[in-house]
Amino acid sequence: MSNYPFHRIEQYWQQYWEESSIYSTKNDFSKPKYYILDMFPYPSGAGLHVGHPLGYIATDIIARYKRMKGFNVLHPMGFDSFGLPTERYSMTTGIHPAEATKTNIERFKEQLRIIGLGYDWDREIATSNPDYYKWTQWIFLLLYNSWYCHDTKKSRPIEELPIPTDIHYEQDINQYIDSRRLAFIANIPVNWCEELSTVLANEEVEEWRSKGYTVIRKPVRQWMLRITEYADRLLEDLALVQWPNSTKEMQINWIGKSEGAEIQFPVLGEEEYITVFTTRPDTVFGATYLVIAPELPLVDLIASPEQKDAIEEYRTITKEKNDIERTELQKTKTGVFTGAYALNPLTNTEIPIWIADYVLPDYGTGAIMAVPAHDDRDFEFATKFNLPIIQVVQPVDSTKAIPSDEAFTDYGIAINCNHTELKLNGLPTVEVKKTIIDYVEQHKIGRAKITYKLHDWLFSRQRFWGEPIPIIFYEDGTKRSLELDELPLLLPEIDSLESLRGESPLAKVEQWVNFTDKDGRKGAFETNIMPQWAGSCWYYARYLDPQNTEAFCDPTLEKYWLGENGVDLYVGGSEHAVLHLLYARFWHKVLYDYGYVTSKEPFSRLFHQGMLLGTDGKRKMSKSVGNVVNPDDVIEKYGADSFRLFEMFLGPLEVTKPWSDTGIEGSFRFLNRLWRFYVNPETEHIAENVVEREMTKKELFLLHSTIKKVSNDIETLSFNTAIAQMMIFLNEASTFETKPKSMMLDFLKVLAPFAPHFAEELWKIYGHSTSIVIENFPECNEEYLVVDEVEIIIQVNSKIKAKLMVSTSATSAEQETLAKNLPEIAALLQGTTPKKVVSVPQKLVNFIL
RNA sequence: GCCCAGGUGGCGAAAUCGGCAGACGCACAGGACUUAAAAUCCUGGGACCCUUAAAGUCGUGCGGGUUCAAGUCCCGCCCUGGGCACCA
Repeated sequence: MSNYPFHRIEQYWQQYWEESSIYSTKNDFSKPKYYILDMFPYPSGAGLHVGHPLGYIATDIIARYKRMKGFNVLHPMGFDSFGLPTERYSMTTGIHPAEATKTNIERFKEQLRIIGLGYDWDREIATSNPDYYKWTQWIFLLLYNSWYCHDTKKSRPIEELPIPTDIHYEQDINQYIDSRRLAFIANIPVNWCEELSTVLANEEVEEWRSKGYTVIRKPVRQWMLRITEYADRLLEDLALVQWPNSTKEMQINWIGKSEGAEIQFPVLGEEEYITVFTTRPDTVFGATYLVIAPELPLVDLIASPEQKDAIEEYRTITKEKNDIERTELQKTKTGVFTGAYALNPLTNTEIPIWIADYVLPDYGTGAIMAVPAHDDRDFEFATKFNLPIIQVVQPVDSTKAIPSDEAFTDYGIAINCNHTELKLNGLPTVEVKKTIIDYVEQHKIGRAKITYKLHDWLFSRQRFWGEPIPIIFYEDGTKRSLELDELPLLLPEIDSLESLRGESPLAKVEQWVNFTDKDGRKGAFETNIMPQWAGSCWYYARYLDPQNTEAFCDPTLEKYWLGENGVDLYVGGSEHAVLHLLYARFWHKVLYDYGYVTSKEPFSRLFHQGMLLGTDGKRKMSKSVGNVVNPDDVIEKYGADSFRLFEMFLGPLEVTKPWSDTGIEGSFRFLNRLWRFYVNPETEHIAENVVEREMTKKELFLLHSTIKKVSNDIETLSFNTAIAQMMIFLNEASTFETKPKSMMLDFLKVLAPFAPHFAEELWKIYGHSTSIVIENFPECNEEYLVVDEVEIIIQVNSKIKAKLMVSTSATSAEQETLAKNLPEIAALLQGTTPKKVVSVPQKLVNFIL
């Protein structure tokens, strides 16, 4: 028996859809909207493997379903087309990145096309397109020209920034303004490779080191974005979104809000103070030494002459460690004494000041008070260097011994906290904390303080293939941002990237960098570019209005398509759980502050599809492992509809699962069986046993329970069970002698979102001249699901002994009587009276003997 | 080390509220059709015991507990995957 002609069918309908523009989304405000979005891909040269379309097929099914349910559906696709891999490819091949990008996008689009995904390609965007990055630059300038107002808790135009009265000179004013902008310049250490004279990404460091190059941490002038101003809002507004809990938690941890206090420790013999941050101000009585990050300039001020050499040596070693090594090598603590002492302001005792790389310069104040008795790291350090350990907290349960070989880090009861004014001993940790914060605030030696792990976003890259930063620096040292009518600031036309190797490729294109302004002043453009995250931070808004040359997006369209909810469903990998999703939320909130967007959050519901493993079920599908399965080959062999069904049938969308080359046979068989169920394969006409008649009760039950199950499962993205139900439908309906046409048509609509080409073809064979895409999805009628009899189980001592059909109206007493009278049960109950009988209506009867 | 997710047949998996564990599919076995094979259709299947069947016993990572009843709830552990990692 031959297979159904999927090649012919799929080709025909893909062409039909394109020619009829059936997936083109209209701005029809009379309908409720549904905005469903995929994380757009980076168009790499490798093309797609079968793991990539997993999420796209899922959103395609939902988009088709929602459209059939009467929604105006927006389901667009585009490309995140700036990025390092293309730049590297261009360096080695000499092919211009724009050229390579164009080729890759075409290949991607073709691969997506043959899967039968109903994207509205009229709305396609690419982040490397000047019409697009004009607006990425515009949003950057919005940030640059904004400050964060703590009174109104939002960003405001920089012109509205109040200048402190004690600042008079223009230069100082400008400096002050720059210090408050949301986009600002700072010197930040990066992984610097001298031989390559370039900055390396963290993951590149290992690669070049192993080739014998040296990589050090070196401060470089960088653009930063002040995302930390939004830390609290980013944290609080997570309550507004329907996201996987794990993702929310990762963001919470990333933001890392911790409440504590800053306390000042005066340095003996100097006019200096060391300010430390601690989450446990209650343990200050146990602080027996201080530790400062070796990088801090403060170290030079306080170090005693005889310790200077040792300190310098230690600093050199620290500098050569990158972040990874600094953490990996921490099996044993290292550090050097500075020779200086500080005064513990509560105990009035002298304590030594050390430097150690376990204290990080960019977290808190870069200095800590070490409390070895109650902190694991301090304990380890104190043990190694023989520093005193003083217990100041004991467990609430005083019978528990205080271990001597480790720190007690839990909350408890204060001990050994002897102070002339404060009575602390015996108080619980929470109260001690409060008392000490009050005390240090009163004496102006400290304050309550909230610290975040989140730091400002390093926003510049010393590369070529990205958005230029639209800022001009004049020869006199002033600068200005470009005006909207000067955007986009285009990348220069270049022949070859090869010659631009090194720090900031753009700096080498002199005719581009040097610039004479309208007023004749000479200046130079910023030569750093934006990171790949920039373009993906706001692309969901551009799809609403991709051709707009006046604004990033029309406000009326924004109100309709984004509105209160933002994107209704966002589907993509969990590898973007923190960075992309946090950065995009940040930009959205800035746009919100200016009223450019209506919702506080960009993505109201988020779903992560799982990874696809190779057929061995162990390793991730990837080119380097060599276990890649190409969708083109699968589609060639089985057709796009079988491919779509199988991808969704593999298992729950969110879990990691292996691909199976044989499993797809099952989906293919299902469609072939359906084909023969609907048509006579010889004539390709409606099957002879399909008749015009009313559905029987049994048929109505089967059809409507299928409609219900599939609808519910699509809403929760449980496609595997939806497909299982459709298979059950076919298995049962195949046993019917004749099949009512109305049932056949309704089931076809249920199938259509999953296997659209297949459904279209049968819809046509069944006499329709319009597309099934625009039909209404069948509604489940609960009346047909009402049954009057149900099978219950009869147990004796909780073991199943019999089954029984009872009326759905049977009471527990009635079904108990019926059960007792069953011959096999009566036999077991003979001569005894059950101690207890559990009878749950429509479930079971259990006799306990 | 910390956080998150998960552990169910040979395999992918299913199982609203605690109520028949293993739906649906793959692979496998037997049968029908065929000269034969493929395709298709029908049948079977957790394990143990047993010639077979019935009956019985065991069975959702491991050990306890709650309950008439536990994959599902509680306590303790083991393992796998993902993420973060000296954050004071």
